[in-house]
Amino acid sequence: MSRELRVGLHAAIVAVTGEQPRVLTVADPAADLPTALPFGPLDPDQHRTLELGLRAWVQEQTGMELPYVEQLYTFGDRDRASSDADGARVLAVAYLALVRERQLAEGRGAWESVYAVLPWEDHREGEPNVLRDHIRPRLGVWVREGPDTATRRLRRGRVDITFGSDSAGWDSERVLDRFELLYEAGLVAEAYRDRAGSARAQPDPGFDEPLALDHRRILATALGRLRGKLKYRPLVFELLPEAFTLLRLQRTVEALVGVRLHKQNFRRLVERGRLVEGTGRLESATGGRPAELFRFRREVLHERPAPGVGLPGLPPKRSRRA
Amino acid sequence: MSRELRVGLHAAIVAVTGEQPRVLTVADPAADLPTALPFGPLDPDQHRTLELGLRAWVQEQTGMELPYVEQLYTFGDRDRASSDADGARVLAVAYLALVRERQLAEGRGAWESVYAVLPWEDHREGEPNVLRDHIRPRLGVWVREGPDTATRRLRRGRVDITFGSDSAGWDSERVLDRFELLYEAGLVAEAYRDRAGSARAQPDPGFDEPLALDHRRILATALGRLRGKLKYRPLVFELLPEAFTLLRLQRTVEALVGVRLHKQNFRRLVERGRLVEGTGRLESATGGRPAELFRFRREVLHERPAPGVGLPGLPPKRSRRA
DNA sequence: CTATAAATTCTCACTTTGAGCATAATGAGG
DNA sequence: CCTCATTATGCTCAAAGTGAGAATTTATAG
Repeated sequence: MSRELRVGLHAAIVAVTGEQPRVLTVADPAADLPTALPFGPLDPDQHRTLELGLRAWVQEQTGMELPYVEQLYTFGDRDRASSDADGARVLAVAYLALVRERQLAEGRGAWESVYAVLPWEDHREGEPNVLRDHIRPRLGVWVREGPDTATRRLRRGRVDITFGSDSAGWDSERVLDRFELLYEAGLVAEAYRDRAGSARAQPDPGFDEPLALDHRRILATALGRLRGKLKYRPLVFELLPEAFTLLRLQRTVEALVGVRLHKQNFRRLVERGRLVEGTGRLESATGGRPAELFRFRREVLHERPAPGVGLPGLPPKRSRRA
Repeated sequence: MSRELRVGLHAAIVAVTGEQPRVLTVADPAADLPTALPFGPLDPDQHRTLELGLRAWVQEQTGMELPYVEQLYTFGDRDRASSDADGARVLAVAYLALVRERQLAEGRGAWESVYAVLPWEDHREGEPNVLRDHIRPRLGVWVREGPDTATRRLRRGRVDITFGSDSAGWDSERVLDRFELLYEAGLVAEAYRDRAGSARAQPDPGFDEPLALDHRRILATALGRLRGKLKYRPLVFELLPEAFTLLRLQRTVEALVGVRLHKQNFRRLVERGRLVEGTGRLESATGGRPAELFRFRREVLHERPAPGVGLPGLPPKRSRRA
């Protein structure tokens, strides 16, 4: 009587290599698109839990074990890449996984730069060009295109708050909001795919390299969650080797958050939070004075409820003065 | 060939009345248990999005509109109330909804006190008796029952971090961690239900009033998420009338967070954050000097990225001194 | 021996917290 | 009318935390 229902398990597996955040991609096992996140259907008989199902698919497709896994969100909009060719309704349960860079896949899967997929998110060298030259102007057009004054005002407000403006700065955590806004404004390839019926064959937005299915949305969700959680949970250490210099730690955080941080203050926060402890060893420096190697103090997990790294140099978040 | 797969949509609808957080319950439409959260199966044909499906079920079962809805988590453990009597595999997508107290249901549904269901979570009058007299002692037993030293040490650490100890204070956000720990330690009725095969008919833990299915777990997830999000998003105002006194605002936050706050500092935070603005009007006082009525400044949503209420009086979270 | 590159230490002014005292405005009881 | 209990609202102060950046140290490359 009713349409079939299926559930897909999707993994955004993130690592940081060479000061770049990366996500593991595979050749889409189902369709013919080149890049997709690892995923597969939940098997109601075999998979005892959703997470185990996910691990099984990732293992099969990439041979990788996942030390850290966290559920992100369940997507199920019917008109948003959530129904199969054969008409079944398909939900997507999305997960975030963190792995160390050395655990590379050997042939199955590839590390794709996160900022190649979401290029407007990397503000380490200032506002990226795509944002200034393409996205902001087109968002301006979208705002002015609003049918009436109220809509235009609303759109202006949304753009300002999600992409930042003079009054409101860039909020690194609003990754998903930004992607959804770009989707609505039709600045992202997925929008045209989903609107296939009506406005077919729109010009490619240009700054845009989507993944299969709704995987770019999943990646945006993952990056936003990760950026937020870094501030109050010691997640970075899942991405670093046993021993690391403080600069390496900082660069890794910066790569994820997409923003530069104040070096001395970052160090102060990390040390005062007792998140790390020095090993005696030194790193044979890249240039300059050798740096001490530190290790994560796992004990901190048992000492304080919410040990995080903290992001000192971030643009001022709260407006001063009333 | 394979087991049928279904998806349920479940709603933890929260309000605050009389300084008590409440959750909307209905007579379980499926089984015969008296209290359950509103829920129903996703209809792959009718429900265009998951959230719309949820709203449809809530509307049907309680007649209620939901101004604020947010997805919480998707549960799918096979052995955890996630398979039907007829052997189908059933996932549960859980949502949190916030409503104003005046929107009461008229016959369908009832407001159940959140702390009647999770009695160890209310610390407004100090540590609750259930916790001191029943739970802590039994957790101590559970720790000592560990088969080897390593396990015992691990268990001790988990208890300390989730329920607080001398070194680590009470972290109001760890609601789900606490429930899961109680489940594992067998201090909660759900544990016996799920272990039905082996350790049947265990003595009722006593301090314990479960809901249907895994709904207490969903409520724990909801409360934890709500407590966390209050700190950086102005969610409280979804629960308050248009105009309110600052004390009312504070009591509402306290009811949710389960902890008392410092009055003057709370006021300072709220005002400096420009979250509210005074209306000229005064409240005909309950006793004492009349209080000014305030309203939520919705504009703040367009001014700052992360406007929250902040919780001044909370127990010290971070350990000082290295 | 000198210049350069990082790593590490320290300062300093300013904000933000945590706590609590002081003052103001009402209604109730003498 | 005066006093008290009660709640609202203001204000102060010291302790901690933050944002910026100068100063010092220890390597490596000529």
